[in-house]
Amino acid sequence: MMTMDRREAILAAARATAQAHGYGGLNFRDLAAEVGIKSASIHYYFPSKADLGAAVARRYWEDSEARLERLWGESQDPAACLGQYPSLFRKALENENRMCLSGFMAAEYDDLPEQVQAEVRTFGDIQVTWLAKVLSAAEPGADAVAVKQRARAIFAAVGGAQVIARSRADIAMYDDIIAGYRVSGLLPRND
Amino acid sequence: MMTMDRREAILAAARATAQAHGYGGLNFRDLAAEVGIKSASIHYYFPSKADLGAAVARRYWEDSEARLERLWGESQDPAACLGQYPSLFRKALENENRMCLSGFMAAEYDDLPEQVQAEVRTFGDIQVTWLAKVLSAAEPGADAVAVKQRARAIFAAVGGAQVIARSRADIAMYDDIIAGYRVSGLLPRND
DNA sequence: ACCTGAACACCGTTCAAGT
DNA sequence: ACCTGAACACCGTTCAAGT
Repeated sequence: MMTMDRREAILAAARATAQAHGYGGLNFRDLAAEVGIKSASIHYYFPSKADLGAAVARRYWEDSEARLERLWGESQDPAACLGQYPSLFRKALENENRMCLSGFMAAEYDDLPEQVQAEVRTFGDIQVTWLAKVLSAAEPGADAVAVKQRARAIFAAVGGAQVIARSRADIAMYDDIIAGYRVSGLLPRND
Repeated sequence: MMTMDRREAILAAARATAQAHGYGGLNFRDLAAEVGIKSASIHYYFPSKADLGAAVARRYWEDSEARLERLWGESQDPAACLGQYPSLFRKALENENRMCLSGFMAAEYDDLPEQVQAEVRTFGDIQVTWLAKVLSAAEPGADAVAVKQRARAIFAAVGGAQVIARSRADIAMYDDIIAGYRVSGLLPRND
């Protein structure tokens, strides 16, 4: 384990918890115990739960964006990128049946502080923008509106597959649903 | 408003709350206030929160099943049924940006009492079974495994569209994503 | 700069008591 | 049969105060 300052340790622990229990499931006492301080001390780093939630969600989309850009940068191959895309969401399930932080927070949306909501929206924007870029590269002449619609459809569908599979704690079901998207044509087939 | 006995009133209020705030967002005090009794009185009808949650989730899938069977019974027309299916999930969004109870509870899954988890699974089973029945009617010779895969894919994708649209409080986005499913072939086109 | 004790508000549950 | 006040144990959050 690499060295982490306390703020980073809190962020990492909070993220793991939020991916399993949502924003509502985040609590300072358990978090503090994990990090080895008292719950009140967390407020030194994050004044309120809203600040912590926003910081966690922001770091989450920053990491996701970096992963997506690395994936694109490695190959510049649209088919390979679209083929790999569902595996990014699969990783959360592999990690003790966790889910996409923003997927969970999208459900909790109405109960989130405004700052956290903004980060959740940014996560979605990044996913859709990246998918649209890749889809455009695959079909250079395609209509921009149609591409964005397709990008949103893929993002929503992959997120939905994750939630359903999570509720069965069944990664095979996730793979099956993704395979269904390929068969139906929502995702390109990878032969 | 039709007459409702108290138990039904509690169930209805709990359902509306759970569709907006999840199982975690349910609490006896607010619920009691809505119904016009004290929180302790709810325990007369539902011994524990787990019992209430399970009763709400069960009633939810019972109602959903009845709606699906009515839809199928009216036309026996697979294309019409598949065309209408997304509108059932749209209704929750129309109702003050609520979402499918089971979609929310699928996210909360790890924090649910076992009895509630069982009802959430039943909801999913009913959706997939109904979709498989309709898809089979549309393509009488189709392979049962492929049909079930397709049914799961549709269920997951429509649920995902609902969560994404909810996080933007934007029904037009829901319609757009569903349209994207039709264009890509996941859902049949309705011309 | 970093941490904490203590108070506060809230929640699910119980139970004896009311009508 | 149905309802309630009051109490209990517990938990997340806050903030003034410590070093």
